[in-house]
Amino acid sequence: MGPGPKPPTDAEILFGFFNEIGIIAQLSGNAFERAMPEGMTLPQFSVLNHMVRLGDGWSPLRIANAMQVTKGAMTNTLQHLERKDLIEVKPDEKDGRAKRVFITDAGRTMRDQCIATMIPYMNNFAKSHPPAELAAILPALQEIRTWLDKERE
Amino acid sequence: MGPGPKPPTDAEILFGFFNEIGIIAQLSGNAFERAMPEGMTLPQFSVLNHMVRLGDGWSPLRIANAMQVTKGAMTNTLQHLERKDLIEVKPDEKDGRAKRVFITDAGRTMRDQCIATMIPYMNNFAKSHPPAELAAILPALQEIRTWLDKERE
DNA sequence: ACTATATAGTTTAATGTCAAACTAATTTAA
DNA sequence: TTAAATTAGTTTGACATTAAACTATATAGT
Repeated sequence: MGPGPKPPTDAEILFGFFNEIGIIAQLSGNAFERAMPEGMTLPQFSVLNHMVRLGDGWSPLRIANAMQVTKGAMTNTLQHLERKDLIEVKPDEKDGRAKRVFITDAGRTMRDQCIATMIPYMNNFAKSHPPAELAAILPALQEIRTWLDKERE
Repeated sequence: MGPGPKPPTDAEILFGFFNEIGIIAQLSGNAFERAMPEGMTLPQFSVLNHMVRLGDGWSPLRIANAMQVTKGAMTNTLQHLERKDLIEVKPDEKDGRAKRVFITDAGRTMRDQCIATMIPYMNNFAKSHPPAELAAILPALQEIRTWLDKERE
């Protein structure tokens, strides 16, 4: 037997890794959006979900930082949510530059609905990918995300 | 000591996992694009890289499938590359509906340049994240990607 | 041969992202 | 106190993505 194919270089492994991550993000995000109520997107859901889990009244900038997107991107997402009356944006009493974002009852309902439609999808996925398996690689992913965030300056 | 915080549900683990993936994809893609030559994007680089590694002359649809994006998205990316003379798109002799995509010399040069600018970034990353560590979780990611792709119908 | 269906590619209309320019308000410093 | 620097948010201009409608060509079935 001759020599096998040459092993991938470190750079190839790295690029392959991030490429795989990118494709999974795209496919999974798309799958979630197809499952969710008409017109809802993942960024919009994420903002609603964030407010339910960690409380509302945050400024747009603080939400943007929490989600690791630019403030311009957050302006866009919040405008969509506000047009649908899923959130309310009020001026900050203490700081004339800032605003505060609140979730409405309709927003809470929509968030619950999104989760409800995701559950079957997740259960289906979990049948072949037990959560414990994901939990095992989650710390490594979190470490990488933290590194990338820190490196972003 | 009282009971600690309640453990995350399976659904929370799953959602946290895909959320982490999404953020890493965004941050890493952005980091690569900032490192690359002005105007080059990750999708554009990916197409060039694909042609260098696996050969050119493919149809747009076949490239789209390989990259797991829609044909409409591929039309867009190819148009950008063609405008910059990094690829050439010719009609397929055998099939009047189809086209064939070829990389130009300028395209090859650009691809090499992109890789060159990425190397320092990757080396920096590899200092704290040895490729062996990534290689260890890569199979799990590939399995997930395959599942998502299959599930997409 | 004709018709119906399938395939390849483009276009359109939403949505999302970033970077950079811009406005308005607050802080800091001189 | 006034001028300079910072901060919060919006806007703009590229680029990307999807789904769905559309055109043109090819293939299958009758």
